[in-house]
Amino acid sequence: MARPSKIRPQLDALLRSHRQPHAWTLEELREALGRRGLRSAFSSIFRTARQAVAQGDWQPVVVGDGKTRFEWSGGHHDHLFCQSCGALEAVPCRLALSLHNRIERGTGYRIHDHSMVWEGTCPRCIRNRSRRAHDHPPLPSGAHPSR
Amino acid sequence: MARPSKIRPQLDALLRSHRQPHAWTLEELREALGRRGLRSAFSSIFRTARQAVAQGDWQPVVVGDGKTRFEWSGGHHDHLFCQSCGALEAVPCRLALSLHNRIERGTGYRIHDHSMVWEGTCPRCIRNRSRRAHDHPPLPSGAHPSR
DNA sequence: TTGGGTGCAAATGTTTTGCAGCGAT
DNA sequence: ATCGCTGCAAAACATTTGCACCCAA
Repeated sequence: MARPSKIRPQLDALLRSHRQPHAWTLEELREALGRRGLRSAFSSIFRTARQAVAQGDWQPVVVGDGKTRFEWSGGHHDHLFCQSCGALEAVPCRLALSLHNRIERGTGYRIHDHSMVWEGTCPRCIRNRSRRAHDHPPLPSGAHPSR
Repeated sequence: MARPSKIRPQLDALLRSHRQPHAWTLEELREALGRRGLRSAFSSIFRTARQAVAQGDWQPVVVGDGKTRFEWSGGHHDHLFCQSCGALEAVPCRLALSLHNRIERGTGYRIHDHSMVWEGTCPRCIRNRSRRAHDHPPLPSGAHPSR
């Protein structure tokens, strides 16, 4: 190895911070880095993400709006996704380990992981919706015929 | 309304059948229709899917390989996804309703749905893997740096 | 000097839209 | 006639790769 990455430590810091968002899209990471004075190419962020995932430091999160997000790997948890504004937050995982085992025995699969996404409307959007219905812009259409 | 859809009933039939795959990508649907002698444009499949989802008849399934799949809406269930070959199957949902309620009370979100995907290796890939490691092609890279 | 990191541009893969024509009501 | 269904082509998006260059070890 002949050169330490300049962006990787900064990206790690973002993912480990308790700032919002909890899980970052590649574009959000690029913008956040820019605000910290570190301009960088999208493809660099991309390659760093791929490497970080391969190394087990980052974890991809897919919620169905067409963009992959990334979060720091430590500690498994579920996700809460607001279908109205796209907010994503972490919630503790309540699944019993016995469930995992039951699925393995019942299906013959070897389960490595699971992803649980609760989909709904966040408190803020609930308030906005009741006060002025349809007043805020819909989610970017993204890459899904479902939205 | 001035014209009944020719493809919609056929597509519904595919999604309701017990044939594999359990959940279909748009391209798989187009190919299956072609085999049934009904050639159609990808965009027609796409628009039909969007409409069917809006009407609540179909449900999108997102597993993180970059393609949205669709399944018939009746009856909620979880999914089992083979990270090696991309197979996707349905498994009964074991989540207690109390969990749903607990999340709502704990977060202030209004939960409309959840999606649970068990990720692992299917029995067939487990066998293939142990017999001839790395012998089969990896998943198509799709649209995700994580795979 | 070498091997990985970076930027830029181009290529992919999938989804989405524009537009013209068709056809059942 | 109308209004939704269709096909074709092009656009939009997010992701991925090719290639040249840079730079700390």
